[in-house]
Amino acid sequence: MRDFTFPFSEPKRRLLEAAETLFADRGFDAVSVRDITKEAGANVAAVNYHFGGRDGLIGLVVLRYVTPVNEERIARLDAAERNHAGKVVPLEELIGCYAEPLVSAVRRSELSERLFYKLIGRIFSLQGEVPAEMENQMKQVAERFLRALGRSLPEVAADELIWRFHFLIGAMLHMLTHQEVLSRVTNGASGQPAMEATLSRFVRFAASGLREGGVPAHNGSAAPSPQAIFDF
Amino acid sequence: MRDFTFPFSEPKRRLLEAAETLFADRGFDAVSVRDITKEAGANVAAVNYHFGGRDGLIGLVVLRYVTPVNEERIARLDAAERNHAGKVVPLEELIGCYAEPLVSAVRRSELSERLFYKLIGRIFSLQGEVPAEMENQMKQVAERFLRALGRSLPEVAADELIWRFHFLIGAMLHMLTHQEVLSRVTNGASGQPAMEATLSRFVRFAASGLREGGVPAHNGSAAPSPQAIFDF
DNA sequence: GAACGATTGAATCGTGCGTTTGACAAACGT
DNA sequence: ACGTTTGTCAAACGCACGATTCAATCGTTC
Repeated sequence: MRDFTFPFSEPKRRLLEAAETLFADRGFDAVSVRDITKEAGANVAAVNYHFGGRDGLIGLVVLRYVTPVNEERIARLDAAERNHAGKVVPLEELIGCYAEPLVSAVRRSELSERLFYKLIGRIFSLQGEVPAEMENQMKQVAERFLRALGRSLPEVAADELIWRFHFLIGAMLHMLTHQEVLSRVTNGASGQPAMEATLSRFVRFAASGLREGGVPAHNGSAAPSPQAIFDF
Repeated sequence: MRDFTFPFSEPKRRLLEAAETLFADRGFDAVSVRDITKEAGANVAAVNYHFGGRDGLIGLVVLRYVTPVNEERIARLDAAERNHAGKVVPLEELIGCYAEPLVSAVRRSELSERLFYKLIGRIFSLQGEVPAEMENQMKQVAERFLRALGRSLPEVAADELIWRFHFLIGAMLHMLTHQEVLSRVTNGASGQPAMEATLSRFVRFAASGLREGGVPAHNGSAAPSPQAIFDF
């Protein structure tokens, strides 16, 4: 794992933290350098001095979050394949290897849970120009997981699997970025271990979708059924 | 169905078309009034004169696309429930009622297929301030479909169903906005009726995800063999 | 304590934005 | 024929942006 702790000076740290907070709940495009420096109590020139400009700051934020997630994805996939030496890895476990690092990374961050998930979602939703290193990472990780998924789902054609994996990613990102929309609906005033429960729901949903037509699924325990009021 | 044909003058029409084209492949935030008027060969003031400003133009574009889709969704759901009078509507059909209007609307548009899907995806991904009428529409449609889904999946708890529907929406929007990413992967040089095929893949994926655990599929393969492995 | 690189701060630059203005001309109603 | 409406246009407005400049300040090291 690469080291992404802070070799940064205190003002630089505050700039980065302010930037991440603002990026998280407004989106990259909607946050100006002036917003960031004001929030951090720094001068307008500080971002250019410390990060070489707005783009440099964004690139740093992106890599700081993307890299550990992708590395943990690979590490967990390696471990899973080692544990099931030779035999295929259960589908739910593969999906967990892909999705869980997104939420386990929250502990490395100083952002609140809510903001962290939004930021992660925004970062992984980026399509327009983004550091080339991120593109490479995403591509490699996707290939690794597609191969593993293919081994666990030998009856699914390769191109069909690509599409289903695509759907999985869409559902996952939507879950992250729009989590708050539903969190008040589903748990209302209840406890906040929302993400673990949501992730578990997602894994079951995605596994079932991935193995469409084929057989096996596990049968989870029933959930409570509160009143439903929608808000999309 | 409301009438969204053109009561517009020719220059106004060209502005709207230019705006839709540019919004589609750059996103709403990344397109300026000047971009639009330049593309349409009009004066900078034209947008303000004809649409009351940039926001008015965006609002018009949004409603012009959202409203017919939502109306067709409801109409198709009504028809489906009428056809299966009393009995539950098959899950795949419900999902079709929700997703197909997105792609059938392409025929009403003058945009290319590729741009149309991107625009539709961008519109339905909007979360920040958007015409209140769109919010109401989305909410009503979601409620209708959630009720119908609940009837077709009585064994799924209400809040669980909300989440699964949420995942479905994420997968669907991702399919629309990132279609081109995969189109070259999957069909390469083959034929281009890609969207129908993709939509069919999506419906099967989503149906399988929605009924996770249960097995009432009408493609009717074997029974579930519960195996609880994963544990977060 | 002088010298020096590393930071900071206030002011400013050039650019692009959405919008407004006012002049002007064609089209229309009477 | 004339006044009004409708549409177009070049120009300009005020504003916010990212970036840069350059002097002032700080912390360290001789």
